[in-house]
Amino acid sequence: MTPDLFGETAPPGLAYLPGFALAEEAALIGAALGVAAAAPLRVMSTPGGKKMSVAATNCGAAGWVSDARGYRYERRDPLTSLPWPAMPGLFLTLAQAAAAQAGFAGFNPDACLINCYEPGAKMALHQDKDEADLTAPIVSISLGLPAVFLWGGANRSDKPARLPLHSGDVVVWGGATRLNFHGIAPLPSGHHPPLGAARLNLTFRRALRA
DNA sequence: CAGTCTCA
DNA sequence: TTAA
Repeated sequence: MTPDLFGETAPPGLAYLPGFALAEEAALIGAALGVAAAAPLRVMSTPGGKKMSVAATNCGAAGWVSDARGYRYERRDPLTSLPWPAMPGLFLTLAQAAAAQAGFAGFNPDACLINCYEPGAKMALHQDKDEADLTAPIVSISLGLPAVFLWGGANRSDKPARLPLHSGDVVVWGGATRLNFHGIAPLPSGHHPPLGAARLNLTFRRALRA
């Protein structure tokens, strides 16, 4: 456990970078909304047929998709059959800088999943394991309303730590904890000036073989 | 294939 | 909140 400047404690195996992206908050939100203008936010279904509580879209060479056929990465948006929008340069720059700061130099993400949470939306504990390259880390940037990040272990039964995430915070994990279970507790209601009553999460991954 | 969900 |  390493204490940080804001008094929060990063759980083992997780790099916690509070405020790392705060200076670029407005530009990141603008870029994310630009992606959503071309590849609309949509509610995906799990393979079991249940709707997720977040709305999602993607940018980059590959995008994460879930439907009755399963979880996978697709090079094109199933909604428009167009390639996903290009990853904004600012996204790539920040994701690489955060990864480097966390000890993962050379991170070259090709996928950015954008999840939009409205109050009540959540993400149950899960593993990110649909990527072809599990040697690359996961970089997650929070924007808008604060949320509680659930940081579990290698087994679903491991009790997760709870870490508050605010707009501009970045978390990074990889290596030995690359497949750790994680999630987001139900989003409390609130209002964030640039974004309104919502939280956006940008998750960067190397989805295709490096 | 699926627990990125829902309910006990 | 935790287990299943």
